[in-house]
Amino acid sequence: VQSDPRQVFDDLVRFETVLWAAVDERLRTACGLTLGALNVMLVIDATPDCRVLDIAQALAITVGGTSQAVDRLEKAGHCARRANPSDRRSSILELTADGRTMLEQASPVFDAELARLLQQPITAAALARLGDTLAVLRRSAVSSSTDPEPPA
Amino acid sequence: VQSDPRQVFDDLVRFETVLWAAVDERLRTACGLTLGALNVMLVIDATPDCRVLDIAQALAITVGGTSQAVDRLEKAGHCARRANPSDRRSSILELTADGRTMLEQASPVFDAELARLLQQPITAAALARLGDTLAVLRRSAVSSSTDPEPPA
DNA sequence: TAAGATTGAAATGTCAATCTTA
DNA sequence: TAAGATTGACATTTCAATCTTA
Repeated sequence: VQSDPRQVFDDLVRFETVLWAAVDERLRTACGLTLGALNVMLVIDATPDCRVLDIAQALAITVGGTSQAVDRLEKAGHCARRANPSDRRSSILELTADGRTMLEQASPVFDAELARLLQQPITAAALARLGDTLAVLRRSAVSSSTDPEPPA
Repeated sequence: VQSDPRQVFDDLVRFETVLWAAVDERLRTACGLTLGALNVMLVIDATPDCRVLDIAQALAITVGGTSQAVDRLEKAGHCARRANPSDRRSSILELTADGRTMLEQASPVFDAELARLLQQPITAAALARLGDTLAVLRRSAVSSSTDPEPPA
């Protein structure tokens, strides 16, 4: 039984590092795509009228960093900025045909690595509990960083 | 119940990002210390005759990156490289008196943030299960990246 | 004024090449 | 030869300042 918070923090951070590196390596060699790039493309693909801000919130990174990531994706020809008719401060992001092709090629590679590193080592029930717990922790952490102080 | 591997991956990565950023912010303002620096110092403090390689393995980062992190720590006056009598290729790392003071000041801040973001939102039992599952996944991922192929 | 986005500088990590010692 | 470490070039992220539009 493992309940020392420092040890949980350590295993969480180190496993995330190893998991990210392994998936990234696989995507690079198989598709020439970075995991960071794939993450952005998945958000664009899943979000109607997607803006830079939507990606930043979905990935829990800064808006500035997201803008640069979109620059790189656009330079690689995987996505494009389109004029936003309802708000001229922002653009609507969409995948190019090339980007959709990349996404289709990368998806099975992504899923295979997740199966190998997440599903194979533990039971389906354990994975489901892990997902539930992480979802609760994530929502709690995000809301506590948004709300400076609880009502007295 | 949450068992889509992509969703688990997403919650794992995003929660790690938010957790790291929150703890880092707290450490910066309260102690003028980075979470990355604290992690290195904790390994040095916990490892007898600690070398650069030991830190790299403990933190799941590259040796080159670790060498640079130790450079920054040394420049800040928190640690020092001492000659290694048993192997002249490497140095023995140790915390300076200043580094030990920083560690003592940072420890309660670190623990308080972990209590707030890990212990408070879920039950002790759920946190223990989370730690167990992450430890299993971490060991599995590290060994699978070390061993290229299983015996036929 | 505030919201969305962009930009350049700084921090931190990876990678490949190199150096020293086992 | 290989192991441990260092270094410089490069990639990616954060932060602060700025710009444009609501």
